[in-house]
Amino acid sequence: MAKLQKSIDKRNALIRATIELVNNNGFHATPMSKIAKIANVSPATIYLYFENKQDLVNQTYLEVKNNYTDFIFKSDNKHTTIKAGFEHIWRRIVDFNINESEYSFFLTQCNNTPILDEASRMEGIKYLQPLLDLWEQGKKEGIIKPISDYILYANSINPLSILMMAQKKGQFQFTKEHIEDTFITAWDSIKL
Amino acid sequence: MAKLQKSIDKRNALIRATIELVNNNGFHATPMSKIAKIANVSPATIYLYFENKQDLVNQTYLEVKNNYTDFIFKSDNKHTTIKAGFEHIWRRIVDFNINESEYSFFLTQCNNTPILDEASRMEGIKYLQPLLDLWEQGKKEGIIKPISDYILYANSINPLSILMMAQKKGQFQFTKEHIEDTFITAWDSIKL
DNA sequence: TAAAAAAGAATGAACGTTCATTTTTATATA
DNA sequence: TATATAAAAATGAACGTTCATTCTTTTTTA
Repeated sequence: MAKLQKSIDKRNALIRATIELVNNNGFHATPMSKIAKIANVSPATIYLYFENKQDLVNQTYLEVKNNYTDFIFKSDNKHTTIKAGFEHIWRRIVDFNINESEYSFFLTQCNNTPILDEASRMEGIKYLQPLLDLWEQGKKEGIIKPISDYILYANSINPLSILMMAQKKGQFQFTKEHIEDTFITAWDSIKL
Repeated sequence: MAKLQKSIDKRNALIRATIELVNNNGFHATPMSKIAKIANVSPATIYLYFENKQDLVNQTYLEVKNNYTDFIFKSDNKHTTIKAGFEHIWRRIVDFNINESEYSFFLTQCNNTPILDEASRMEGIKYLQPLLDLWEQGKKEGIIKPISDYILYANSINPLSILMMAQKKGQFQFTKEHIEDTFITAWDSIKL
């Protein structure tokens, strides 16, 4: 008997196609037929890999989100100071935004529109736990402002998404110098 | 002969319905039939007021954006210091976000998704000209960091949208105290 | 050679928009 | 003031298209 052995390549192609099309047109303006065409697959084949369109976008989101957290946190992160620890994570996020911009746009879109199942959207900013732990310690040491993590996040991390968005629209160019300016700004905002 | 005198009330009802539905479901998941129903109007009637669905959302955007800039800038703004001037505008933006949250969600969604004609989306952050002028002066006086306006905006103004979003999702509660914390954070990020 | 994988065509629902018709309105006339 | 009427405003139904999903058949694989 032949074993069920669906090609991982095809699944990846479908996920890549989904990201590309949703980034450029949005979820609801992206037909399954187009995703199939870009992935070089018949529309019917999508349903061998995913339950339906919602499942496809949910799984795409989870995969991209995992790539994101892996990239940001799975690197050597033994910091000597709170500031150095923050800077390390912050620069990893910058790298991800720049080198994997397709992924980061997709995440931004998922976070800013009602395209996801609430179940698929992890709650709040908990997925940034290592960063939250660092802030916790920084607050104890009197180095980080003793305020809500959401405010710290909104002021030091989220601006990167906005600037990437402005760059995509051609309004802003994220140069080396701008990155340095943005880091100083981010750190000034959260440090005591 | 009867004069063309279409009811402004109906147009307003359609715009209000559009905002409500697009906020909760997104542009492409909002059918004209539903907009019509909520506005207590026949689907066909929409086409007496707007060319098509795209025109409806474009005009809604322009109207909301005008409300926004009027609200923020059309109040007495004779400041004695750069900081006071910034704080005044910043708090007007907070007020708008809180008191007109339907409007501000709609703007956020328009800015973060490809639902608008590029022609309708005013370029960049130019609509914030009075704020940009204030920053310009602040840079000259050595009070504001001499860096890109986009970075200043992303770090001091945009965080408000994120925090409103988190509040809408029920993750975060924007209390009086949080507003004060956020202002300090915003000012620390842009001041020299 | 038999099951799995893939495909293209078919299906039914939903949508944006238009059409044919009715209702409302404003004015002109008696 | 009451009535007539013609244009404007509004409507519900209909149209043509698009889409997600399923069905039936063919191709691939082990």
